[in-house]
Amino acid sequence: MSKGYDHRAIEAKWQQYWEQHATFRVTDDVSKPKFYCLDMFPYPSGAGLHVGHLEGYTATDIVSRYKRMKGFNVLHPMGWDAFGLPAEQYAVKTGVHPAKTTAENITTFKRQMKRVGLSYDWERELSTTDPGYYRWTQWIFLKLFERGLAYVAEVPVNWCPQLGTVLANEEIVDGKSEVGGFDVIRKPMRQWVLKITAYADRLLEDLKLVDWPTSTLEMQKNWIGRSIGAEVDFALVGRAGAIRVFTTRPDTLFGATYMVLAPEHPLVDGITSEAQKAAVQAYREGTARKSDLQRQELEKEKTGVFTGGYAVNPVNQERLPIWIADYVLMSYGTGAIMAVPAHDERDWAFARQYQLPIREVITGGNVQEAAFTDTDRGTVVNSAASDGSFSINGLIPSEAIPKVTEWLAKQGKGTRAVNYKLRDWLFARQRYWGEPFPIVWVDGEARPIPEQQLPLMLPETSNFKPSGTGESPLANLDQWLATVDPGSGKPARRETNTMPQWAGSCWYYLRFIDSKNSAQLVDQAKECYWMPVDLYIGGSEHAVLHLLYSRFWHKVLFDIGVVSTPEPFMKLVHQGIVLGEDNQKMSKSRGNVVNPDEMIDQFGADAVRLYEMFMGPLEAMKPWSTRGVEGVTRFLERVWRLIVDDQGHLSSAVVSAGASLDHQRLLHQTIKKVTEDIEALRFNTAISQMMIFTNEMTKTQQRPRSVIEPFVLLLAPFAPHVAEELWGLLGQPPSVSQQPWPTFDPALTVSERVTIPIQINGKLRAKLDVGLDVSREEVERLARVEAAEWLQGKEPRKVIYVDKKLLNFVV
RNA sequence: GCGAGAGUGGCGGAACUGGCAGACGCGCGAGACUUAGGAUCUCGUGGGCAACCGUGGGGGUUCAAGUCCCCCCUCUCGCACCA
Repeated sequence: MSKGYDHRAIEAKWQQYWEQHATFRVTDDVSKPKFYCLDMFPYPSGAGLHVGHLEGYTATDIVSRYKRMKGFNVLHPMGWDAFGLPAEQYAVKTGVHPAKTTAENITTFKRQMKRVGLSYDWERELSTTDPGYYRWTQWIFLKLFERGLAYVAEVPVNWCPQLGTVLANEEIVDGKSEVGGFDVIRKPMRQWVLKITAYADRLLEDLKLVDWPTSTLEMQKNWIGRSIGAEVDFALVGRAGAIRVFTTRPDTLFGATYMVLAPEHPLVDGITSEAQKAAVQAYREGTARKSDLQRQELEKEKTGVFTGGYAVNPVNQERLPIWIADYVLMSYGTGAIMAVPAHDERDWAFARQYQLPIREVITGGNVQEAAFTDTDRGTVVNSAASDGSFSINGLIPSEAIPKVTEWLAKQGKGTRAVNYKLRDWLFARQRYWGEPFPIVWVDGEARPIPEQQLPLMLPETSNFKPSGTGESPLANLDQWLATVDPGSGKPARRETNTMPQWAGSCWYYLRFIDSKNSAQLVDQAKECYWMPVDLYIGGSEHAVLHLLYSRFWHKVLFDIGVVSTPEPFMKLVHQGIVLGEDNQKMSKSRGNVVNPDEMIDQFGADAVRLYEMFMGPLEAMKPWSTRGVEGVTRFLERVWRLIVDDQGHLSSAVVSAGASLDHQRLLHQTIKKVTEDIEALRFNTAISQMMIFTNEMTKTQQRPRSVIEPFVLLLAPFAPHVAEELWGLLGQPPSVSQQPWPTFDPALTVSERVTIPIQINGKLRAKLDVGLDVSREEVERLARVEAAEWLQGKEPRKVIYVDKKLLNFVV
């Protein structure tokens, strides 16, 4: 047997050609419209590229190649998010420097990407670990510091004893470290924090500007978690001061029957009565000992202790007992709540547990059975001051809320308030393999290193073990640590923390625009031309982390005039996860991991690319099928035989004669379908149309060039190597990648005959094959004949005719 | 629990604004060419002997529902005491 074509030879040949001719190098040619097509750059892990990476990369590659053929100037770059924990952990284990591991892994990734035929402009390649790159990461940090957006705070952090480092909330999954699955406890520490909360509103509002998946938009909205309500002061009984609470339901203020402080709340000591002191103390200690995981495990069973103190409800002067309970979090709102058990599920459960009163103030439910929390129905009751000076009775909640808030403001007892779930971003890591902070410490104060002295190089060492005290391995390097304050000349000590991995990935899309600029982060004119990113494809695991942090930095850069767009990424798509053949997540332990190198060896890069796209919708999770790869391989071989004979020459079936109308229609329908499908990223259906075309043309021995050549152009973005080879065999000069994209004639995309289904009462009974110019009367006449058996001579009650689509008799 | 998305042949999946359900591919079956084929080509392939029945289940709107409305079930992802 013979394979249709030798993918090894052809792919190697054309990859070499593209490299030698710099086919995909891009310049800042402002005469052309631009298209910035970006992949989420990978962390170069030791495992190499997997088939999941390839799905996203192939998609952007197809779009890039298509857009080039459409006449766009396409920026399609690739780089490496190369700082990070795995290389460092490997170094701790083996002593191999992370820089070495990283460089080797990058070599593997790059080799694999080239094998796939991805059309990157490799001259713009960058790595976040390159001092010429992280110089600007440090520069951005200085700008954040200057603007008060980077500060040091004593904050309870997630400390992982096994990793010897602090973790961000996002690096913790189910109370364990995302890397390694180790226990995580809370511990107060001095930390660098970025004030992302200052941008909470803009980060929320500007989501309206982008074309992103709804799930990702929702996740970001929830993460930011804006809620509007009121802050209300409850005066303490028997001493000065007040408890300030945040509530989204000021309409239920008359229903408050007790108050709760977070166990860590600073007022707890002051209000606790002598009699309750021991109980309160015990409870607080118990809470402090619990890790986050334990707090989660103990779920739903509400616990708490009465403090012995009381506060006064400002609307009705009622004395409310003050409790502490760990269901109130110090980290949200004011760390204190007014409890309205009738209209809040948690308060209801707590009140039941401790026999506290439940008072209905909104009708509509049975508050003895369950909390009634609806806000879109019900009427306010039992809500008037005893002296009659103020009442919201009879209102609906949406009217009562502003009325109460207004009244509180007038009394000086409260104010409208907005709260966010979003916390400031814990930005420091106690690790070696990251960007050093451009900061020195003098007399306990942080001083920035002048911009001109950047980059602050990561010092060499062979000891990558964390110090274990909470400081990074950099704390062991005495020579590097001791320095002088560039301002005053006083002795100074360097900051020993490094930045988290997110830092480098926050702004890399800007550097691709001008990757070698040593004077600026990015040239302004170039930035204006290329930004924003038009299409960004990557995994949904970054839906809130990378994609929120990037947007934050981008907005800061916007404010200081470095970038010209409010948002970095206009259209975002997440490729779905590729499962193993057994429909399970790919994993080494399951032994179902598909290695792209093996697939390419066996079937070729074009077949693998094509299969990745043919599997199903880009965003969907779907299983790998090596049989499926064989299927698309057969398709490619059919395409090959369409054009090439057994001797490897242009087939005699390819003729110069004009194409029949049917063949022209087939071609134009295919151009239309493939074009529209690429634009909408529906690659699977684009490929199926090319299969239809191929199946049809295989049947004929007269394959006109005027039909075959445009088809090869359509195939080129998907299977570029074989398309280049076929283009050459057709006698055309290279490169197929630089040909204009075929256009279609709308008149030729419709066929001249159409099949009209005939229905009786909506059931298909017959079909009519008619010309396009057929009249309704004619269709109806023919249909009556066709469907006579079903009509039984009776006159239909009604006849529905949809022009050239369908005819339905209602009898 | 809350938020988002999704349930279609043996399998992956098609079906634009309601208008022939199952395109295309895999698998399977039959045939052709063959010493042979796990190559290639052709044909067939939702279920049922049939009338008919079929897009997770149950209602509804409509001449017509995979598509729209209501109720329910299952799965995936995210959040998880956020006041």
